[in-house]
Amino acid sequence: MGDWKRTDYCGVLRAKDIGRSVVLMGWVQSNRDHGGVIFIDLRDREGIIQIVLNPQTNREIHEKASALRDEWVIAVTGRITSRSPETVNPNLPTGEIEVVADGLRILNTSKPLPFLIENDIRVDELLRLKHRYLDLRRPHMKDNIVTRHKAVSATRSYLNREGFIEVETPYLTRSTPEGARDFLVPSRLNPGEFYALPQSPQLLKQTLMISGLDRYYQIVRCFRDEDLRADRQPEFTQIDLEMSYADENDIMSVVEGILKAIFEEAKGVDIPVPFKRMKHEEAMLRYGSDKPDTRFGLELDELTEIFRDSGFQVFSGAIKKGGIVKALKLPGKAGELSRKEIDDLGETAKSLGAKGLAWIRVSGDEWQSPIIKFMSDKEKEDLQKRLGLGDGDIVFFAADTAYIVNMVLSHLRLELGERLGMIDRGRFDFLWVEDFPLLDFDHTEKRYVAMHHPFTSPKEEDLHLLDTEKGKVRSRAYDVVLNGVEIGGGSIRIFQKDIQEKLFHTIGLTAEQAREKFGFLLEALEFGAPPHGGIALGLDRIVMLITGANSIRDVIAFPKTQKGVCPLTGAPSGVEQSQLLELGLKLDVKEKDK
RNA sequence: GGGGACGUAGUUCAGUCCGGUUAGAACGCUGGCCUGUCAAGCCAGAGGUCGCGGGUUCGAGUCCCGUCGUCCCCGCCA
Repeated sequence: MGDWKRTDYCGVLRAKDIGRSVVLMGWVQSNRDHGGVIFIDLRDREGIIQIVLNPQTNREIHEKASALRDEWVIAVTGRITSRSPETVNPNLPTGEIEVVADGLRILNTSKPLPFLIENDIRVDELLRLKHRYLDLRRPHMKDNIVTRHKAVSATRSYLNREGFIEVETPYLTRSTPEGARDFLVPSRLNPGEFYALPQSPQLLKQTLMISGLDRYYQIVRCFRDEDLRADRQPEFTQIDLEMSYADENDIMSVVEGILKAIFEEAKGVDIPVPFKRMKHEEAMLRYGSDKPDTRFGLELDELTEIFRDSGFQVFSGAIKKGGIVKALKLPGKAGELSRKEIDDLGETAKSLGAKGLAWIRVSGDEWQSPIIKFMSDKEKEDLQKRLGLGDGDIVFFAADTAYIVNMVLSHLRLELGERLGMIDRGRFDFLWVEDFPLLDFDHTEKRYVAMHHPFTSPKEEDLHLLDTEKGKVRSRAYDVVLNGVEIGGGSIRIFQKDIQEKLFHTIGLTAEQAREKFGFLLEALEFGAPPHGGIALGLDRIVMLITGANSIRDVIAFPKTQKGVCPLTGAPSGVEQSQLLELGLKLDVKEKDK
């Protein structure tokens, strides 16, 4: 750079700057050499501006410029001038002006790139991740990272304003039972013992309430050693908060305030508050999902009672085994699905665990269906009454356990809503789902487990059911859902020691286990714990939805692949024998697992 | 652990169903020409371990088996 000092970002210069002398630094986005005049598009974080080099103006720098290649780093001095009307580029924010160069320095060169630095490239994601520094030069990716920054910044200002105190909690903490698999960190000073990276700061933020912080928040990394998905990374970021003396409404109103601030700051969109609320039971009934996408209709119909004693064994048999029958009707869409597409949907259903997918297509007055012959006239009549089938409708049926039926039909609903263009992409539909069951029966472990986590308070009016009908106890938990994506979940916590002990007992922890794993919490609850509650919001998912990204990988600077690998750094990797020795570790990895 | 899709020039793909001459295209790259382009244009050129290993065959990018990797989903994710 020598003695040159940058005066401006390329992308922010406008007609008001005409006449100014500037020093710009950035990457060569493109170099158009006409033999005479040369045009360079110079790019930095803020955008692109055109540099003009004329052989008559300055022979020496013109020659230097003709050697430039894409992504070389250069410094340019020159004067901002207006472009003549016919050469204005309306596609560039800086298109009314250009820089007539009078100085050029080459700061660095670049090899030819593995892919173009442009927005809509179609290139293998693995290649993008291997060269993430190049991928992040693409404006969309850079914008995603900036949007994330704005979301974090808006969150901090809002919560600071509301009297929340940001507190850091340890990343090296202890492994606890329940929940996800822990990432473990061996302790050199305590051979044979391990820290665990936190799945969330749950217990410590509750402890901070007992400390009297009253309102805590943290924008914090969390770690879960489970399989990855488009919206799940082994490390992810939560907006974590906890409030003393708060009930559900207090938490919800703070969350609505945060999200309103984030959307205003990061997206320039004013979202209406308060959000709609729906009970868990209703969400499952109408959408087959505890995180329904409410941007479109296509609600499910419950048909169990109609087919309880049906001669159609596929339906009545499933019901006799305790299952249910539900339907998904697509009004007037029969013509948009070919027989092959219908069969393919059946295959999709099977891959999700269904035994099949029944359907009825209405053409005029006629019902076309492979199952219609098994139905009695009464059943057809009831079905018509319930579904109101008309010409051009098509309806899909699933009969199985409630779990399978809801999973299959909710997947199908999203798939078809998407495919048939029923989803308004510009819409942000927020929803609170509340009154979750407290407990869920785990068939593998043959015991009840906490649906949210074991510190979630039961509803007071359901407390008496804890001994008798565990599955019916509702909790004071709530999830916030945006466009069918769970972006946060929280609860009012248990703050009385005896109830907490009872909960541990209910999920099969002995008093001894409870004391060993959670002793510090149980003890703290005995020293004047205030009532409290909180929530954690998934920052990655929120930013994914704001930016319209298809996966949270696109809003994380350095994400991991589905196998948990970072293609840029090569993590995870083997370590030196000496490192293992220091930690008292010996590997026992089967050749096949390597 | 299971289901599905994909893997061929630097990149994105075609070719694979139905085996057969020298594996093509576009973009990118290199060189040349070109004084108002902005996806610059025109001419010429270079560029391939068809993911990897094995098998079938006179012959494999194409068929079979295995394996590795990437993506989506189920399980898992309090």
